[in-house]
Amino acid sequence: MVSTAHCDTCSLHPLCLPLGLSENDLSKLEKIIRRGRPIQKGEHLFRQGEPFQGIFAVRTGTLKTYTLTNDGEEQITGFHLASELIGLSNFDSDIYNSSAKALETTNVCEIPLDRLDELAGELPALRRHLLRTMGKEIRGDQQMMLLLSKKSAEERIGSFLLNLASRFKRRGFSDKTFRLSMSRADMANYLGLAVETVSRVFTRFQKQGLIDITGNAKEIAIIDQQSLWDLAALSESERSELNLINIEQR
Amino acid sequence: MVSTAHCDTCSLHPLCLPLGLSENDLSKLEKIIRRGRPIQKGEHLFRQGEPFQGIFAVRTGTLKTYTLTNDGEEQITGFHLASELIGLSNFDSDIYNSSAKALETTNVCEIPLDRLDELAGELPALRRHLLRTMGKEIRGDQQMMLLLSKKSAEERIGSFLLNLASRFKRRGFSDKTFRLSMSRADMANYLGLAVETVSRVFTRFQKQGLIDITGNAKEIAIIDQQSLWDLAALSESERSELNLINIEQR
DNA sequence: CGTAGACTTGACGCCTCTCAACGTTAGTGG
DNA sequence: CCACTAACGTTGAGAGGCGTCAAGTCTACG
Repeated sequence: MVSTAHCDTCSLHPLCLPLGLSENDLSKLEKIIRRGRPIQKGEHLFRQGEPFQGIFAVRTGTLKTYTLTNDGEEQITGFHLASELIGLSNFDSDIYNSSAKALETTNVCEIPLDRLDELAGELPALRRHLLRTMGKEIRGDQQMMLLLSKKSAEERIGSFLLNLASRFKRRGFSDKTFRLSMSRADMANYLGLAVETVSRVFTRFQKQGLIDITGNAKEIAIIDQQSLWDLAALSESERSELNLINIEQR
Repeated sequence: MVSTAHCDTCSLHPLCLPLGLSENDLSKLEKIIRRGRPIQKGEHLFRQGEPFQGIFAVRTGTLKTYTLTNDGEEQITGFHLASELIGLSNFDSDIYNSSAKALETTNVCEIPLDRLDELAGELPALRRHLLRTMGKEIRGDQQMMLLLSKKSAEERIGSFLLNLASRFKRRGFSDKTFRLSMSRADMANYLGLAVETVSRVFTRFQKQGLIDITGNAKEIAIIDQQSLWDLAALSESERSELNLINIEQR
């Protein structure tokens, strides 16, 4: 049920944790990595409050991570595709402070915490990669803060779709056609919108010929990527053209 | 102009980077830390795009960090008090991807990147502390995402004030009376609100007897901390009491 | 084939933004 | 020491985007 990994033959090698490691270092890393059984859709990889034992790398599938607010509501903190690391935000605690749930059948590699710590001392490349990855996550979260605090519903959803597209592209998939493994409710939660708003913006985008959504509302095709880019990045300034004075004052 | 540090006599010792280091380890850390001249209000510690040479610990004063959006607008990513580390989100890059500006006269300790990397290999405690600190930052950002995506203006400002209060308390200052070193515009920017909204909420809080603001609008006194807590954490559920059905569906 | 959950669509109202004007503070130079 | 001014902060009026509520449609699964 649990087997050691073979990073050298894994197709995610160039994106994942082993990035930048020598062959010798890599074999050390492989020894501590464990692969468990697949996680089914809806199953938890870990739950908020459980002891923090290790971080995970997604091999196939998609997960969402989320925390619970004081009111018991769910706040989604991220969607995680193949090769992405989960659990990095837990280093300051001995329990998981978020939950991770599979959005479809998913395989992960587990990297036990204690072994990782030792290895980080031995391998400078691994250590730097860890810090880099966490730095990237902080920057991503800050981009998200920007999105949530300054962008309109259309800009948020446009950015979200383009972000997904570019992540799929990096993984060798099409950035024009892909499957949205999360529900509308999950998107809305993540983007700080109401489900109804997400739905409305999707249909608006479709009417404008920016995207195309097939039958089950899961498959999406990006038709006019350029317009989406313009909309996601620049409609703030478009709006600003109407009140230049106000902008210049800031 | 540049002198080495003396962490052992620094009052921030128990909060800052040296946390958990032995005396021997500490002296190694001290050797690489540099103190420069004070930074005046409005001056930059570093600017977005400059080469990433090191991280900083705040000794006295306050800084804000911010990034520039596509439109050239400023997005504030955080306010930093004494003992807090700045620059951690840059590990994946060779340039600073944000700017840091002093909100008042400020002193910092600089930790050069290359030396820090070496030392992180030698000292497991330092290594773990770094990871922990970054983990904490990620969690903080995720709390911020929650605030921005789900909370009302009153909740945001209430949370913000309580957050500041608790950080002051940890540093041995009063959590009842303190100085807001940032402008209303900075607060508004950080919290994703308009300046006018911030101003209005402040006066509303004052009328309700929650806070008191003296003359220059910088000094604030927390009068009714409990009510602020209730408001910041629970007004979501207060509002929910009016439409219970909807909550239960989620 | 039927039901539950996911998604869509429409009507309505409120919170917050925008715009505009005014008051206040701090820093400058006469 | 005071007048002047620019930056900062406050207050009010109006408008619009998005959330809420409600009802209907579609899809998946037993």
